[in-house]
Amino acid sequence: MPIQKTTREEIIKNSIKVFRRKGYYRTSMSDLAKEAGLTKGAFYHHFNDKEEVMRKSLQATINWFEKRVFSIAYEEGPSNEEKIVKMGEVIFQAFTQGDGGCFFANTILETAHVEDTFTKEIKHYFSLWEKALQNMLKDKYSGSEIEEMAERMIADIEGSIILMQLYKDYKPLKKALKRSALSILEK
Amino acid sequence: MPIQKTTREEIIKNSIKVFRRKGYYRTSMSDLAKEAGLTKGAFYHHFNDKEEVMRKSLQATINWFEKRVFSIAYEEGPSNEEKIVKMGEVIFQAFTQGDGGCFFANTILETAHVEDTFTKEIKHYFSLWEKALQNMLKDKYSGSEIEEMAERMIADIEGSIILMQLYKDYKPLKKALKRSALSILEK
DNA sequence: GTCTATACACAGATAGAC
DNA sequence: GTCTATCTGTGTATAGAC
Repeated sequence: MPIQKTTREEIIKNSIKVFRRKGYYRTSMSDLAKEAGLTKGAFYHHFNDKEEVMRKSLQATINWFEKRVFSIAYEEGPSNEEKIVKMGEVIFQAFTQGDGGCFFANTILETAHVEDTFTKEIKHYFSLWEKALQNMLKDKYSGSEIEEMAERMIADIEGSIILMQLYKDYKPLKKALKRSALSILEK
Repeated sequence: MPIQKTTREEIIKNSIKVFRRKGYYRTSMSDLAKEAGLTKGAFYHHFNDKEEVMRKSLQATINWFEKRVFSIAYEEGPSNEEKIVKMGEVIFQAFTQGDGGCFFANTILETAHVEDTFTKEIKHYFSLWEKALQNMLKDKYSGSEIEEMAERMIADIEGSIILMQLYKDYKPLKKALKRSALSILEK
């Protein structure tokens, strides 16, 4: 079997960069091919269509978040306070690197009212995030409180990411993460 | 002078509907023409290009928010508590009617990393909103507090609008507006 | 597995008749 | 002011040589 010069994983990694920055509809197959160092013809050898590239890109990003971010909530050893601060730091890195904001928020706003193509993946992402936050809140708060708090944290952070991109300034996100951490630390 | 069958204002009103639902790049000039009941050729008689239609659409929406929403903050008579509740109700109507979420958030996420074409208008919108909120907070809170609170309210509401569109459910927005109202009512 | 060439649809925008 | 017709570019996707 001959050597595979360009792997699907490499292509996806590059595609995520482009999709995050330009969005789904604005990104062309030529853009993705160029970023992968391939021609369009070669690119189509690896994927059937644009939708497939996007879906794999979303799934790969979800996997990354599970491994690198949400897993923090389930670590044994650190206290919940330490874990929520640590997760905040990693989230800050994730949403500021490569300057495209939140891949999932961008995608749902772009596609929700045109087609439901990626809704399932995006819902999955947010439910994982929610559960991770709830897990760190469950010792200090009651059942009805933790749901409201987790949803508020996510909304606050996602809204701040919008403001961050509008003003090209990380401060709004920094402040939102601080608010999230404080709301558990101060009790 | 002959009668103008289709006014620019009518066209803009219809264009806003389409842009909110489909986004800027996904909306074609044919879409806009059809919604206005015109052919593409006739449509171009009224506007030079797509960018101009979008800019006028954003500006018209800002004017609408100034008159119908943000003005509530400066009414004389009602208390700040009453005003923030009233503004919340109007905001709920504004962001749920026509089912496209927040026109400005959608647009900045779509365009911010491709071109800065509409940044000025969108910044203007958010600064008007911020000032309106700050005006209702200034009697109860100190200078440094009101800035943080207003930003948090906006972030929380905008993030909730994302969740609202993801789950096709108004509850997240309803809850965010309740949180905003409570944060001033409870002091 | 990668390339060039190409098919076909639709985008933004313009010209000119009525 | 609106129409039809058209120009030009680019989009997604495929065919077939190497």
